Amino acid sequence: MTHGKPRRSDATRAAILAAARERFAAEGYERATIRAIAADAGIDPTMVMRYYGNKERLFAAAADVDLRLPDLTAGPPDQVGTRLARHFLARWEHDEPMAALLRAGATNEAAAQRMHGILATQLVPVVATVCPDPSQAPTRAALVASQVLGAALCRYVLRLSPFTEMPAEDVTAWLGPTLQRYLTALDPMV
Amino acid sequence: MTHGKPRRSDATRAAILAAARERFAAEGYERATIRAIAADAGIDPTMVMRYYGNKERLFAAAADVDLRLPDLTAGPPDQVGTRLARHFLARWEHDEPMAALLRAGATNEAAAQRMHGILATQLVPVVATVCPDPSQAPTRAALVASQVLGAALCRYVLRLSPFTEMPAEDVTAWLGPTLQRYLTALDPMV
DNA sequence: GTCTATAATTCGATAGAC
DNA sequence: GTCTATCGAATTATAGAC
Repeated sequence: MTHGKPRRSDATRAAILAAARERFAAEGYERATIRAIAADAGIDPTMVMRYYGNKERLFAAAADVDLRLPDLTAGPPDQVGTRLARHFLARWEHDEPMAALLRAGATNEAAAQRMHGILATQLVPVVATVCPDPSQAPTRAALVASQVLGAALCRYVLRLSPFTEMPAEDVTAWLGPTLQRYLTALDPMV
Repeated sequence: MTHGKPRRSDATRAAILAAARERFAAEGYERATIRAIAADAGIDPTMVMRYYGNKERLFAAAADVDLRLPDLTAGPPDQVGTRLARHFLARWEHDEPMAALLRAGATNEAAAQRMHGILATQLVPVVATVCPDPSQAPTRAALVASQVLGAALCRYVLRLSPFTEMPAEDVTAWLGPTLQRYLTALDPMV
């Protein structure tokens, strides 16, 4: 990517994208208006349309998430759950795209489909490297996603009282064994 | 409640409420319009305003959720997690208010506050009856909520592929031990 | 109680001057 | 590339006739 010579308007595009991420993360898809995003970026609303065509494509660009999952095979096999939990917590503590996707995915079908794609292309392959039977990777990845997304929902979106105040290390300590079970348990009942 | 003599318009109120639950559950707070709700209920949009004043109060009435949590102290103490998981699955398989609250809570602040209240008044007291130290009930309830809400999000809202197709019994089998740990484990690392 | 008509906003998107 | 002006549609909410 980053094709050819850098255009003079790349800075404006980046400013729009940054503002879009914040608005989508804070208000969801429908309530985040192009006018407000443009105001945050300090430009004219027309520019947003000129660069991204319409609101849907702007969201698609803003919600282009890279989970940056680590290589789980490098390290103690009995700690993959904790390492995965720590990674997600650290990744979200100061990163808006995922919150934007989560908040928007609740009401926007396109956002939900995008989440589906991210899990399939990024999480499932990594899960397949550590679970006993690779054919179970989709199911195990879905279980991992349910706990990880649920934690993100409570901590960053709903901001449920006890969950938001918990230190990140405590959350990691609680979620780690859960993910470990979802990833590697031979049987649900363990 | 059900104060005094039953009014003649109670049927209309109930029809509005049922339609509102479906729309809020399917489309979230912003996209669910009073016009569409009225059309579903087979009445005039003005009637919705007349009965509920405004959109916010209509949502408040539609999202008045009763978790109907069972008495966890009646039964084997080592199966409280599985029983709680089974209860939530069965409760949501054909009940819209919770999905409405979940979908709307992602973008509507009032809905998020309402969820906070439901957990504090309904889930925390039940958790307190089975966890080792009742003072930890809020934290343990939050952990339970994170997994339960995450599962509901994946299964009913985002409809993530492997999770939606899983039989309810399988989901219960996987979530049960997780909830058991959140409810009763003396230490996170178990 | 019920409905028509409409007020008052707000939004996404477009046309066109400079 | 940037901005002004505006269109057309949709929304919540209200006023008032019957």
